Amino acid sequence: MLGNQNADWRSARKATALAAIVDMAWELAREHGLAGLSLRDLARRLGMATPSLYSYVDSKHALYDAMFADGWQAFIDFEPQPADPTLDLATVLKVGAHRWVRFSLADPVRHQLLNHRTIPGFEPSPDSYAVAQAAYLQLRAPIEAVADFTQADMDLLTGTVDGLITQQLANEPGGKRWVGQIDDLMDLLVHHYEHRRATPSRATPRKGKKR
Amino acid sequence: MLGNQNADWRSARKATALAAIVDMAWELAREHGLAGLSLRDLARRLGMATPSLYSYVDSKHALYDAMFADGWQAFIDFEPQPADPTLDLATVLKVGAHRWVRFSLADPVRHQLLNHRTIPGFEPSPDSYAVAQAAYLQLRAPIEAVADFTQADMDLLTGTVDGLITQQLANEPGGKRWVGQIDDLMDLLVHHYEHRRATPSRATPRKGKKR
DNA sequence: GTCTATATGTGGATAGAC
DNA sequence: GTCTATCCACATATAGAC
Repeated sequence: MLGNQNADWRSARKATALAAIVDMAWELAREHGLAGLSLRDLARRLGMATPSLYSYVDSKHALYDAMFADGWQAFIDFEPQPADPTLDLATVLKVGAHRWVRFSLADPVRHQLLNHRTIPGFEPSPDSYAVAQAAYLQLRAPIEAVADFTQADMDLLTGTVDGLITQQLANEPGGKRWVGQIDDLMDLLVHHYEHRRATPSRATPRKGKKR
Repeated sequence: MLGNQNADWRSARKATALAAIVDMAWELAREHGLAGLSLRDLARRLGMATPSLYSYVDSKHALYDAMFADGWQAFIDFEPQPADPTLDLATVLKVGAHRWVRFSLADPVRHQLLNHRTIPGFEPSPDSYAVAQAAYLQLRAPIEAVADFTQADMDLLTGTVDGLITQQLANEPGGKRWVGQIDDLMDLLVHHYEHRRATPSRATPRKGKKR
């Protein structure tokens, strides 16, 4: 009654069935929200019975985990930015940040799953987290080719850029009120970086503010 | 069997029943996540029957709405920062940002509801949104007392600060790897602001970058 | 207002036949 | 692998007694 018994739903896009499941899961998440994803809906859209999903995914959380890995892999494949030691830092940061912005705005739900802890019990598995780590290293590589960025520099970069993206998505989904300031922010971070380099190591990094 | 028929659960904290409901809802949200909140659980913990909740709240979304207003009101009441025209901008920004950080880290779930769009269908009502607006104006007032901050300045401030907070909560809940850079970030924003003021209006704000 | 009782629709998940 | 059947929990809502 529902679906052809020897259905070819696995040819939906890729070779493996799991990939088709994950693709459809993204589609539904975009429609109903990440938390609004339903395994019943998912199975129905794939033309299969709900329990059949459990042959491929152990639980709903496991599905989120597969989506997590898939999303970070998509970032790795998205407009790769080659490391070029001849570029200046500002250019490298701006190119990287704009790539990150385009990727995030293209799929807010994906951005939510990859960057925030929004699903109550969900924590990525070591395997999936490794993909996220690989994406992070790929993002970092072109920067390290032109500057001695510390971990703190990277954290300030990722935190502030993601903050602008998040505010943009939450408050003005279609616009550029926040992400339009990315270039200014990158110039600020470059200034911060170069200012620190110009000031030779002063033991404790005092700021001389206490009046 | 469940609860005393003439229960005094409304004396749980405040005078009104709705306030007690909202308080308990926060408690449960902290335990099971924001999306994991259940009206059954909520009623059970309050010692009342589930349908009785509907005397106070029209739906689950209406409960989220009440929590949204309650959360922003809590921010308004949290360590209010008086406007003082004699302070310098850097100090004002740092005090305000640290206040914002303390408030957010104290309750990650609250931070999630107030700042991100994480509940699929939820949108704050006009009344609740007005409370959020009041909180925003309160946050902005001490800054305007000492500087001519534009909307773009405010957006850059709120976006980047919230970004550091969000990354902190998502990746290292107990630590300060990201929020520890708040002071540096505030100094950067002050530099940005003063640099622009020092550079007289040059019609179109060109950056002279195109080589 | 609050309760019990009840109903429907949805959701994750499992057992067991084929 | 895939199905039917089933279970339990939850959201939502209504009826009617107290």
